[in-house]
Amino acid sequence: MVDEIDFKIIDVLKTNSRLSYAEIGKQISLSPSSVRERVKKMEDSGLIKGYTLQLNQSLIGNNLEAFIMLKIFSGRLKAVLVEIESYPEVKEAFRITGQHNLYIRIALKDQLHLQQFIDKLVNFGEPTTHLILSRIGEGNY
Amino acid sequence: MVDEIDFKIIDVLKTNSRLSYAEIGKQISLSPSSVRERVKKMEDSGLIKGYTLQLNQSLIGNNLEAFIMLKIFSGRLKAVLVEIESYPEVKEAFRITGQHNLYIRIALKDQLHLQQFIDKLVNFGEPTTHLILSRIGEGNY
DNA sequence: TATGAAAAAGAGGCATT
DNA sequence: AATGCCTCTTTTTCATA
Repeated sequence: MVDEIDFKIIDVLKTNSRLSYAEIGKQISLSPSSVRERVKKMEDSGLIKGYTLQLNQSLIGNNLEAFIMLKIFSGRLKAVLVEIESYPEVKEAFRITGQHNLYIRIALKDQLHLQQFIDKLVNFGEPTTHLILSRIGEGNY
Repeated sequence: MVDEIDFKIIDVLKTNSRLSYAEIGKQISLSPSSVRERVKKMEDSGLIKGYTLQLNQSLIGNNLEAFIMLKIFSGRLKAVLVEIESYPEVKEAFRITGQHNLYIRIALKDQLHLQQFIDKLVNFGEPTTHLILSRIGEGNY
């Protein structure tokens, strides 16, 4: 259903999802029409969920990145799930297995902002915080 | 340096980074030329680091998502940083503060694949694994 | 900065192989 | 599936407000 050509297209879109079909085709030696057809198919099948952008958070004043793992208090799961969706600081969140139930990655202005964020979370569970020192590689979405 | 109009453009690109300047302009009532000018400026300044795509991992046979926190053995940091970049399973990796030094998010075929992946990591440190049960929201990149 | 105009490039639809 | 062709839209550049 998905062949190597599709993966080549994905690899190109991974590096820059705004490229034209013509440009993608140039890089993998395929006509723009064919590239388009394959991309549309991957979109329709749901393989490609969407296209997004990567921001440099520090250039908009968010100098602190961190993730928090939350051991949620009994009965507070639904409440915290709703709450988390409304926080603009949250960049990514998962339910997870293990001692903690929730992983939340955040971008924050400074340590005070982090403190305030944690203060909000302690109503829902017991947080363990890890600061992000640096990113490694670019990822393989 | 970055005003509300820029953030409006970012918000639109966040939902779909492949939209044309014309379409973005329509959504925020700005001419295509102006949208383009602002986007280029944000690209040049480094605020917009790039454009990427989101894949449905389960549709390409990766039914298991997890993250591993690694407590790296003394003197093995550099080796593991290089190693990790070469693993196609790795979707995201950070150096972090706390008991563990490294956070690695991965997409895997199945439990056997996870086991094999952990077997590779134990050469470099002590791993703690958390399976991802589900994602919450879409994130605010 | 924002806009409008004009040329060049690309998208989208369709018929052919 | 892939390609070429056609029409329409979008991008890109540039002059102007």
